[in-house]
Amino acid sequence: MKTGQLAREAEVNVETIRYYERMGLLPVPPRRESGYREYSKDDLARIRFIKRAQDLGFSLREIAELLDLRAVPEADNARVKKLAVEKIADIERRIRDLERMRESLRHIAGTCDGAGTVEECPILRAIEDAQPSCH
Amino acid sequence: MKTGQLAREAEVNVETIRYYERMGLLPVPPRRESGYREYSKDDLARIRFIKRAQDLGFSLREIAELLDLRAVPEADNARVKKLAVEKIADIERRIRDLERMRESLRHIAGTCDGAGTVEECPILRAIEDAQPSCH
DNA sequence: CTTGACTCCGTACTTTCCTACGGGGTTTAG
DNA sequence: CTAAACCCCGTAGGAAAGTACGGAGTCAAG
Repeated sequence: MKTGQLAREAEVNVETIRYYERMGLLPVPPRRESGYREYSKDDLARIRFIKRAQDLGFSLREIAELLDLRAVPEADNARVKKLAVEKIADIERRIRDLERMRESLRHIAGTCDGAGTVEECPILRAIEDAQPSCH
Repeated sequence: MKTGQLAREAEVNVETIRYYERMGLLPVPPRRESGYREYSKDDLARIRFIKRAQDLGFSLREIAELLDLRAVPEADNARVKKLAVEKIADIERRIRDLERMRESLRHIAGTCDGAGTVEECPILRAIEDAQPSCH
């Protein structure tokens, strides 16, 4: 199939396919005489793999490693497991950071009833006076 | 004080100060005869405000609005409250997204003991077969 | 007075993940 | 046969928040 059909089936932009090729995420496809790229079902599956891995929080760089591992059938899958476990830890770190933010913000916003002028706004005062985050 | 000292006290890069000036987050400072920028304590407080607001999850664009509001003492602080409440909602959305990722990933990673080759890796199989996220 | 540290400026680069543009050739439906 | 739709390519833009560079001028200490 040609680029356009692959793009439609994978629900990505045509440019994205070219981009993935440049990034080494998609193999360089054979060309017709016209110069048009000729793709297979495997390429479709590969793009879907990429998209799902992205949904799971993997970056393209990490996905490249997953794809590379997948390409070597006798490779050890402990590496894949490790990547997954590290990604979970990474996500949990980000959740904790966001929760910390949310708590600070809740605390700050809770002191403001939304009445009056900014001159005496408790939210702005709180941001002005807050300690620099020890992060 | 000059740029370098301001940068040290605010614990930011000198380039960051120039960048904030370009972005309109810092007022254009007066210059000495030499052309050097001359900053005041207010500028230091302003950078600290920016940094703390960033720690709370606000983007520079949003911080610009907070600073603009702050500049008009008779402005209504309901707007500030609204920004804070929206930011909390935004953070909670991001937390939920991450939690969804984490659960999927935990589920997937839980089916893999890290033994064997990638040919039969349950994690890779799961990514290959997953439904595209309905998001 | 010299030397090293600082400051100036505009521009370019970084990271991540694409998206868009424009001028050309190709394919396909009618 | 022609018009629409498709594909090619390289390059540029974009969002976010900076960081880096390099040549030139300035300031402060010894």
